[in-house]
Amino acid sequence: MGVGRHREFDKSEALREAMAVFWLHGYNATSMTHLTEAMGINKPSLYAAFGNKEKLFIAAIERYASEFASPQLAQLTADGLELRQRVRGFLTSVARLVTNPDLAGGCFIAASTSEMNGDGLPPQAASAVSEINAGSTDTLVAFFRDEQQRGNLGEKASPEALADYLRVLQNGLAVMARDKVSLDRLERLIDQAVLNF
Amino acid sequence: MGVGRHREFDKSEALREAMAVFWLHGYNATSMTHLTEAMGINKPSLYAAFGNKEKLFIAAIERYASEFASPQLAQLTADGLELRQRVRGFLTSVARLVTNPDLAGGCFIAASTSEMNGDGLPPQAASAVSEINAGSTDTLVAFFRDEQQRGNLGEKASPEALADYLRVLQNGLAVMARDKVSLDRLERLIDQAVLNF
DNA sequence: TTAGTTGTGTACCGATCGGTACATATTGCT
DNA sequence: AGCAATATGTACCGATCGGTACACAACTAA
Repeated sequence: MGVGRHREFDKSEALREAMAVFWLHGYNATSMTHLTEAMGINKPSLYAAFGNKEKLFIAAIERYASEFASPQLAQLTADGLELRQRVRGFLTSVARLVTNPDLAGGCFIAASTSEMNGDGLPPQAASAVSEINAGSTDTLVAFFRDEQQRGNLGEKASPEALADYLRVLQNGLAVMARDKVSLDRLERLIDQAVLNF
Repeated sequence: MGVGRHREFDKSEALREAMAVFWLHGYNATSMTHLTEAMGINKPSLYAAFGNKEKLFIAAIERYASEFASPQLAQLTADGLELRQRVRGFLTSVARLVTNPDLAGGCFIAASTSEMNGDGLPPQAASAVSEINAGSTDTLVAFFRDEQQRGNLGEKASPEALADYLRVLQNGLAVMARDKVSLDRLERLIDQAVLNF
């Protein structure tokens, strides 16, 4: 504990609430009043703890990435499954996430990427989103390279193209979820998408 | 020509400019000042001609659908090509649209669908977006049913699942374009996606 | 020529935006 | 006890939001 009065709210829980609001409404449609009400704190406390709207957004989306997005990748390396089944597991867990009625709906990162045009996002926020996207793609490229080396993928297959293929499906699923397409339909679509593997 | 002073601007060209602004920035990040400046008119003229922000948005996205989205479907019925090549042509023309540097970037409909969460879009605007999406899916379902009847598709194939599969790719391509993924990469990804047909 | 109708431009409305000044309350350190 | 440091709550800042009142200009019909 440092010197001075102690913070009366839990910074991590407040950030979780902010993440949910940004996830649901996006950057521009989220007001500081929305945020302070959801977080249960006043504006000066918010600014003291998180800087400003843009910095709070960046903290929120990075938290989302580590808490919701990254864990999906674990499905790709599940033991004792064929590559196709592991890819299906990955995409299915994405579909479950974006349609989960207990969460905000869709994918926070995909929605922010859609908002990232013109001056839709302030510069540092846009950079943060781009870096997260690039990191996801890099991880998938490395995964497919590894699978290829293990002989689970033809010599002629392109890890880069396969990574982009999974990314396009991931982003597309997020958009479909915003249009209230059911999990069942997403799963049938995934069955189609996975025939390539 | 009716009674009274004549309109000094071209309503159709003004709508085209409004479409470009909404396409680039989305609904919430677009202000009436943005719009009036791009359209070259004053606010009372805008409100007299288009009603309000929401109605202008609806007119803009319906114009987009008829001018940019619907024509893509023509690729699916091109003469003398195998089904796979026609699907590739459809997806490639989507990729060209969403990466066209002379246009706003991404897909207006996909971006609006992403924004369509919580109160991200006012109710009538959200309904308009949903109807456009449903219409696109219906058209694709009808197309695949027809192809199946012609024997270009296995008996066990599901037109509904295939339609959703194309829709997820279409939406995903739009999001990737907002992240500045190059047309070349999108085309390689499409080569992967099209192996199912 | 005149009356009625419609578009244009200015100037403004209340509400909300992101962000902050300031007084007060609570803490650790001396 | 008293000082320095940090947090909280209220009340406010200028700017911008979507939308409109009003005076005036331009047009058709009679």
